[in-house]
Amino acid sequence: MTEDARDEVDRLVAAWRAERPDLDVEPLQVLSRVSRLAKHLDRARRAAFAEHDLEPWEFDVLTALRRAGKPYELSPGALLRATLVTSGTMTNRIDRLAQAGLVRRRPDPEDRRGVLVSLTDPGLDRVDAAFDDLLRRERELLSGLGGADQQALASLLRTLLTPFDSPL
Amino acid sequence: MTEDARDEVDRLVAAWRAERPDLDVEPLQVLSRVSRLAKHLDRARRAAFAEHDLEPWEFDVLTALRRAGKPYELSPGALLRATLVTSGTMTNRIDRLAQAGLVRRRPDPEDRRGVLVSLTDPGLDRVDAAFDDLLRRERELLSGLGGADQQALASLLRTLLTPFDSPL
DNA sequence: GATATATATCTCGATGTCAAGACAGTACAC
DNA sequence: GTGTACTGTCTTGACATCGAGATATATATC
Repeated sequence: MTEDARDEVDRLVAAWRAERPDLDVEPLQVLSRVSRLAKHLDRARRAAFAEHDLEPWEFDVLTALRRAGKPYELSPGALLRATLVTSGTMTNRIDRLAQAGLVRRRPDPEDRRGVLVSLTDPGLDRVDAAFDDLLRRERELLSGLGGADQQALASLLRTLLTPFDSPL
Repeated sequence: MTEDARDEVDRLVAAWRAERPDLDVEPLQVLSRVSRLAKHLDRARRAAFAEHDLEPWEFDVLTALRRAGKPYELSPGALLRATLVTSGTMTNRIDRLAQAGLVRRRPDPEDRRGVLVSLTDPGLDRVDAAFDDLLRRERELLSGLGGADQQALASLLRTLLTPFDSPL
């Protein structure tokens, strides 16, 4: 009976054990924490980007272009695969980013169905500054763990993620 | 140089190192994986609930009531704290759940501003069945890790979450 | 006991997302 | 080269969420 309740999930699990003693709720110890942490992380991201007048969705698209390297150009299809959103969403995002002057659209010279989206100079500056800020905050978030623990955590999470990433 | 790229995040980190060698992007090893895993988990949840004709948001509210124990009744305020949504969202959710016959609303006899929301019998049955299914799928998701690894992972995640849960 | 502040819930408008489908262009087989 | 299936992008309509504000009630202060 290790029911110290050191975080919300400990309380959650204790409540389930009291109400449904027939069930094995151990999986929640990991997965509920993953969900909750992701929610808190979203808020931290939002706060970091707000300093640079960027929405999280804007940052997601701009970083995908930034990581691509010069000339910072990808197709909408590549962008939606990188960001895991649907095509309708991506069209909408590119429209608004173009209107904000952060990206540019041009026809793909090799495929007349296609379009290429590239970062403008202001887009590049904004995304670099926001990424700096994000990393600073993420480091803060992780400050409770030593380097070895962080590596252990990363490794365990990778094991869970691998089945999703490889068999595609 | 451990750049094996065993999952998407390894590739992501490698791309950043190539483009921004000046930055320490280690935090992404943990936090990008948390975000991505949460996204996959959302899909698994959606699939589990669909079998029982429930949306994820419906499940969230119903389980909060279920965990409260008999008489499975909470105020909208307690529900929104349990589910981390805003009050406008919770009003909307309760409206729809009540219309579906899964919960009931009644005035709080002790506070005339207040309302109490309780599970109906069909609501109780549905949430119990869906929770069973969810746990089955979560166990599957975690099957790549042994019991000791799961505990280690849970413990590391708890360390990261504690600052969010306690000082509120 | 009057006033100010806080709490509980709901209303409403704006927004970002998804899913399905439309449309143009490409690739491959025969 | 013609037909068929596939790919890439955009359009549209429905929907859940948020955030700000409205209303009613409760609590604290003086």
